Amino acid sequence: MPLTINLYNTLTRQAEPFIPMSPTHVRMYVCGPTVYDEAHLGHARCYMTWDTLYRFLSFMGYGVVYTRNLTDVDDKILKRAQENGEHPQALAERFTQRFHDVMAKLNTLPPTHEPKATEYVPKMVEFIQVLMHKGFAYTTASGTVYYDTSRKQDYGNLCHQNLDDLQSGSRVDVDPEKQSPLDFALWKPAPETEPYVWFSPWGYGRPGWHLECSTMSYHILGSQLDIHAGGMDLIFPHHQNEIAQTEAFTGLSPFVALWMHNGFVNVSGEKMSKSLGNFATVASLLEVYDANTLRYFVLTHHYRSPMDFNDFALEGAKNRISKMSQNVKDLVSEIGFPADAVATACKAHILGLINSPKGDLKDWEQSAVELLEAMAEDMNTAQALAKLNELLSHANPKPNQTPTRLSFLEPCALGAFLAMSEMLGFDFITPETDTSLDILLPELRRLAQELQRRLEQEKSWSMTLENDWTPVQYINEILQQRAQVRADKDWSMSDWIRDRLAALGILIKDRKEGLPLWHYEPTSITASP
RNA sequence: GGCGACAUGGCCAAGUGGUAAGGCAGGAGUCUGCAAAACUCCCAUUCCCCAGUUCGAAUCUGGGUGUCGCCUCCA
Repeated sequence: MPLTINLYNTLTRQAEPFIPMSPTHVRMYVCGPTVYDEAHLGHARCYMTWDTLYRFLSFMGYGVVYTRNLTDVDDKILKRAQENGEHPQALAERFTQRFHDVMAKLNTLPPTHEPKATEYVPKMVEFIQVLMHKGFAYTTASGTVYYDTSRKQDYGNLCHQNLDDLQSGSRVDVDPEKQSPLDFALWKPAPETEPYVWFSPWGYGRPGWHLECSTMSYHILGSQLDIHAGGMDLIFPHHQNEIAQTEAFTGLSPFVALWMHNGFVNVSGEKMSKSLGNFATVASLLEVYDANTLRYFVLTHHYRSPMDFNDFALEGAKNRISKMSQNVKDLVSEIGFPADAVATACKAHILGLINSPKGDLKDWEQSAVELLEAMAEDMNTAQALAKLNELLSHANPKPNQTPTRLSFLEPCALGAFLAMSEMLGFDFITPETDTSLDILLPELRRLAQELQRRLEQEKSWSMTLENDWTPVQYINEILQQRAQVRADKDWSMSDWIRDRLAALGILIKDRKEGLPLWHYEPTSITASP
């Protein structure tokens, strides 16, 4: 029996077993951004969350058709473009590019499909025509087409409000042309002379926002979806309206089997908003915290809970990731074969363990299985991270200070850790590019020459240097010489070398045998002595 | 007014009936020339308050207090 995946459904307000219509063709739709400004932390949380679900389902063997749209026509885009004095399309394309950059840096996987609203306007017009034909929409004197919410008895089923409560709670200025304050625009008229207008049977205009997702999901994924996800704020009215439109259009119900919504991000206890000025863009965050840190921070919270963002909270994630990265680098270097190969080999092994009796499993195998079980319980990523930490711990040799440390390494535990961390969206494998070390080349050469002089003067040792060495070659030679110095018990020169390297950001760890492990931390660079 | 969520150690945060995960910070030790890492151990008799149900509650029920979200464009 395969692992049952339970996911919380906003529609029924309970966790339900995930049973897609087709395991090889899981229809998953996520509401993408409106591209009129920089992506902020809220976007990061949202798309990292659904990226993690996508990765998990894929890991478990499902073929997921992950569709995430781009809203590139919208009042906000038009307004901003007008303020900037640029064409809305130029603005949308610019921020689409920015969005893609930032999502890539956050290590989120590209969706299978990423439709743009502007590419589907003719299809939206057809969609409206069908709704008109079926009597679910009406036109007004101004040329607006409205959806008639009174036609669907279950309108309000997703947000769990009845029509009367929704109407009485309505705080928006009601367009007198609307038959009900709840009715929403499918088509908004606009002068032909404006940029970004399309012709329709109701004259020139633009499609309504809610209609965009209904049309695109229908054309790409079909009449009924397995999963539709987005931020909690979209439950009403956006997703409620999508249900109304699509079900009216197709005549099929339910439009979506599983509605999933992520919680919001608060900043120091307050809602993050532009008016409060506590707005953190992803780009600015990435200057201080790396993708792994942001991912760790996000995943320590349950995806449906509100998440408070502040520097203190992120510090813990940053410290943890830093330790994990170092630990992984050390272990990979000690084990001595490619990390991605180990990870791939272990992935299949773990999947094969899911239904094994717990008693038969090794510690690290049990941690890996429990990690998957945690993910299967409504994406309990916090619990999954606890298991991920366990895995890394199992990968480290337990016996202390043994001359045969290597024999106590658990390469499989490390492989499982790497496979699991990739599944959760971390990247501990991609090495720093050599180019990041290139800026150190002059400093390293100078240090090597200085060392060469000192060795000759103080110890009458000769040290060979080549002018065309790479930074890594210099480092290795310096460490080689330091090993000699240490064998000579010249601790002061040994420490001098270590300090000089540390000043360049190259931190070393001595071992019982062989050259020390080292890693490069650009942020730790201080003024060179 | 309606709907809903949450309150767990110095900090972040899982856990929804069986006796408090994990991380950060902190402390002690092993190891080590030292440093760093790794490893070992310690760090909530207690889960906002009160009452109740139960053999048993952080978990269920009732009441109270506090915080927050949605009902309007928002991820």
